[in-house]
Amino acid sequence: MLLVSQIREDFQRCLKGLEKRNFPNAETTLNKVLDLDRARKDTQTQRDKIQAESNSLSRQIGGLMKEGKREEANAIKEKTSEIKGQIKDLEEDYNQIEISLRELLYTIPNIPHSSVKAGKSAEDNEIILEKGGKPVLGASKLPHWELIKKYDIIDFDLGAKITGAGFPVYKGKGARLQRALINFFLDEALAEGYMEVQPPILVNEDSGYGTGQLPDKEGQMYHANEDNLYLIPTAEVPITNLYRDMILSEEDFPIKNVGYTPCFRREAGSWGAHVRGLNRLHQFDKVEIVQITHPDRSYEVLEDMSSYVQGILEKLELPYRVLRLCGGDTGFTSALTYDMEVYSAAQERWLEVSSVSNFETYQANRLKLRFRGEDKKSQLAHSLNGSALALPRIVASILENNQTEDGIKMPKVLIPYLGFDIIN
RNA sequence: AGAGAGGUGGCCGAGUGGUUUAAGGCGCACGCCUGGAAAGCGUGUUGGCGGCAACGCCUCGAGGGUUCGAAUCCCUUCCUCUCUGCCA
Repeated sequence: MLLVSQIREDFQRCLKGLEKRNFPNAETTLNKVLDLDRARKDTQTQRDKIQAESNSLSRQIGGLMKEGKREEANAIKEKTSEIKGQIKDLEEDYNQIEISLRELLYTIPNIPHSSVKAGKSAEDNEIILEKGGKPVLGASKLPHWELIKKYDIIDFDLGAKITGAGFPVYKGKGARLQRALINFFLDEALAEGYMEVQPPILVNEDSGYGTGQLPDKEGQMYHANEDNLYLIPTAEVPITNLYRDMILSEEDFPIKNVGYTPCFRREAGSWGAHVRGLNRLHQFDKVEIVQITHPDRSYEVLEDMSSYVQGILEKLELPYRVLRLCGGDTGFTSALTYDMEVYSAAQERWLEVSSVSNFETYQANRLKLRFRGEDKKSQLAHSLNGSALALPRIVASILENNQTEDGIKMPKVLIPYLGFDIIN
């Protein structure tokens, strides 16, 4: 969430930023934050004053009791009982104000970076780069949902039987392709200096709040009721939360983690056209990169992460483009997001395969993720993450783009991982 | 899952209702001393919030409660260890 100090000291920038996102009633909302914060301070000042008085009286009673001056002590006791009610009232006021303030802040998204253009939807995103030629396929080209049946490598019906729609079963060379991609992505990240982690794929409520999935996207996560745990929608959640409630030292930077996990998304209400086959699933595999950085370096790091992801796409020989998301399409918690899309030649569509974002202090504030700099003072770090990469749409485009009459040719870079070079 | 024991600052560790306003030690930082170092001595050392400041409030796993006053008593909850059970 945003810092109140950000809103107070940089009101105009916050306001303009929210307007870029088409956030309704931005000015009223920001002013309400400032009002609540002022009320919070006033109430605290009053509460502290009375609390101090009460503490002092209690200490006096302690002293008198020790000296055996029971009557004097009892006289003071009466005074303190009066104050007690006042403290309780002020305490309740304070808590109420704090809750209202926090709940209000939860509803306000991150302020977009200055390079982010105003816009309402995906149509307003800027294409900043396009690379690789689109393959030309013959008239017999098939979309991936046909190809997977033809070669019997991914089975949606079986998945539906044992679990439900959107939970495919990968079989034979399909399963091996998954495993190869995961290993390839992890090895690439290791070579880039990321440390591999294997986090739990269920997380508690605190972690959900830490990275901002809660309360914003409650309905999008599967919830294990009995134990109040959430299935992760992305490895961003457990990996970033590793650093929750921490004060790092500056030498710890840069923190670079990579992890492979399955991801689970309920995708409530988002089914329809364009989501056939692998385009949208309830369970999918993803390798995620996360960095925690010094605020001065986070945008440099964002560019590094973006070009790193582009490098993988080039190695896989997939045509791709990079978008800078507009205000309206940028995720709630992000200040700047690049989306990478690969071209899927049979569907003749661009498919999003990665999203690389800088959250600045938005997550760090909730996470209480700080570091101590040269001046020994603690300040919030910046957090970033990106998919590197999400598997299903990569698989879709590999299958579609590389189909030939003899079968589906595998990208060269994967052959050592696969142990075969064609699916036929 | 059952029984028992625990959770105190960067770390170890004392602490069963009132100078604990968290002892003592280790570590770390700074200063004195020294030719330099070690030792010794001194000072400082959780985090958050409020206040121009002096200073104040909160913080002993977390959340409630009892009390004029809680690290200490009560309730709830999370976690760790030991034993038993179950199990890849």
